[in-house]
Order: sequence, then structure tokens, then C-alpha cells
Amino acid sequence: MSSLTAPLLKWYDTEKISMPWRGDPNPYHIWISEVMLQQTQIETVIPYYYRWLENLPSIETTAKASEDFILKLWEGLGYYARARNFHDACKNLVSNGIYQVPDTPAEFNQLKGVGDYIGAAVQSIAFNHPIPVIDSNVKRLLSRLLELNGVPDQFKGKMQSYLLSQISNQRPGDFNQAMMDLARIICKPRNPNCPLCPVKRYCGAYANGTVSDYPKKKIKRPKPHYDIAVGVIWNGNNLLISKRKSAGLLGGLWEFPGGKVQKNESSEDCVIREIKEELNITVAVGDYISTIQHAYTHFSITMTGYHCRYLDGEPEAIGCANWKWLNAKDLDTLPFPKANHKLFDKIPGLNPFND
DNA sequence: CACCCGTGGGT
DNA sequence: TACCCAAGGGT
Repeated sequence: MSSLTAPLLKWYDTEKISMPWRGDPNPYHIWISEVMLQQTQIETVIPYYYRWLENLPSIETTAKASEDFILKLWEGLGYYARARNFHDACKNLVSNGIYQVPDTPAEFNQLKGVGDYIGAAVQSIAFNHPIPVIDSNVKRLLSRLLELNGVPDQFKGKMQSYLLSQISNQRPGDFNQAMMDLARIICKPRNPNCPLCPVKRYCGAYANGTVSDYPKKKIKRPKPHYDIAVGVIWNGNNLLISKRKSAGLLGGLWEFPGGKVQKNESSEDCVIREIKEELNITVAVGDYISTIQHAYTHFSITMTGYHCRYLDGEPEAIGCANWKWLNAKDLDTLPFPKANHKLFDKIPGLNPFND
């Protein structure tokens, strides 16, 4: 059986895209780049990648950093469990006296946040182990090449055995990156550029003129919408913010307290109720600030913010992991969700109640 | 194993 | 506009 490996690598050698982590032999650099690149476009990652390495250049520095510092560097990238898991993995290594990225899949793959993809990517690119990656790019390319008549996830074994038969033992990291580059640049989701494809003579869908039929798509459920109300709680020039529990949505980030508006409830009443439930304090609702729209992966929200005056009670972390009084001019020192950032420029640095 | 988990860019 | 998609992993 003829192999696509040689034409693929030849194409890669002339057409590959420059990236900050490409050609960098430091396994830690490869690792953090792959974590950031999960479900995230290359151009988005690049500034985060540079800033991360300036602040946390090693496993040891990451292990010693605070969660707030880790999440502040990640703020805006999304999928924050990636950062918490990477932090956990580095702490795990250092606690065992390990200061280098493990160079065997058996050791590396058991770390938090290291799944099939990152395991294969880091071990092949950084340590030359011939382990094929299967990411969404490769799934799309192989769906077309092998004419996989079903959602790609049900053909994991078939894709794996095909890639094992093709992967270069001399250049496994380049092979993996070439597959991903080719899929991203030529074998695109829409309007694939088949005439320029170096492996089109191996492609079943190209031969049959059915490239646009692949990959087969999953049925997606509609996203619900929620109304949210939050309070910007003033006490002098300090604001009361709460830290979200580490499990679940936006885990570990700070936010303005609030929650879902219930049926037949006003936004103002919602703010008072939610703040009482979450922190066991009493506030008075003042001026309306702004209303913003935001879309998450599985739902969307309309969020309305109100200035609130702190009235009574010592805050307790009931519905949150922590709370803090923070000077209003220091909001940019802690990690907040994007939806909160959309309110930031509407919030004055000084108490609007003139207290 | 289906579902959860962010955000920005493209069409 | 309202989708789709992006170097996935945990549960």
C-alpha cells in the first residue's frame, strides 16, 4: 500500500506556518502551547503564550504560583479548567521532585489535563515518540480521505490504526503537525482547496466528488437563554466581589454577585435575593448600570448590573468559594469572566452614592 | 458516554 | 443574524 507520508512531509517543509512554539526544543513550551491551543485558534493563543512564559517560564515557577495569578494570565482564553489542571500537573510534578516534562507517555499521560491529544502531541513533538494525534483537524481530513460514514468519534480505532501505518518514525512530530496544518489550510471545513492538496490521490471523497459530505455532523441541541442580574456592591470606594467555586463554569474566577432572575421577579429583587443567599448580607439597590449580552457554549445570557449600597451583615462564603472587598480602581488585578468585563467601563472608580 | 466547559473570528 | 468552528479533557 502506498503511503501519503512522503508527499505530506514534502508539502509541510515548504508550506508550514511559523508559530512561536515551532522549532522550540523546550518541552515545557510545547506543553503549555498545546494546552492553550485546545479549542482555541492559533492567533488567539500567541499573545497569551508569550505572556505566560514571561511570567511562568518553568514547571517550578508555575507550581509555586497562586491560583489567582494563574487564572489572571488565562483571563479571556476560556475553558479555565485547562489552567487549573495545568497548575495541578506542575504542582504534582514538583511535589515528587520532578522539574522536567516526563519523556515517557506512561508518566506524562497520567497528569491532570493530559488526554489522548496532548499526550500524543507533546510526546511526538518534544520527544520524537511515534504517537499519532487525532484532533478535530485530523478527524475532518481522515473523514474525507477514508470516507467515514458517521460522526468521526465512532471511528477512533480506524483512524488510529491508519495513522499508525502512516506516521513517520523519523519525524513523528512533523508528521502530526503536517496533518493538522494540511487540514487547517487545505482540507478546510468549508471550501476545501482540493486542487492544491498534496495527498488528494489518496483521498476517497475527492475521487468520488463527495468531499463536502464529510465529516458527518452531530445534531446539536438549541441553547437556552437566561436573564441574569448582578450587584456592584459599594462600601466607601471598595467593591464586594465573590470567587466562584472551582468546579463548573468559570471555576475560580471572581465576579459581581448575582444570579438568574426568576419568573415574576424584578431584576432588583433578584439582586437582593441572590446576594443574601450567596453571601448572607443585606444591600439596597441603587442606579441601573448597564445591560449586556453574552454567549457561552451551551446557553446565552442577558446580564443587568446595578449599583448597590452595602447595608448590613458580615459576608459569608455560602454560595461561593471566597469573597473580598476590593478597591474599585483595582478591578484589573484579579481574574473576571468576560461578561463582567463588559460592565467594567461603566463602573466609576469612586463611590457613586457619595458615601 | 453524552454532556459540560469560554471566547473570538468567520460567513 | 444566527449559526459554525477552533491543535480537547473531565466526568
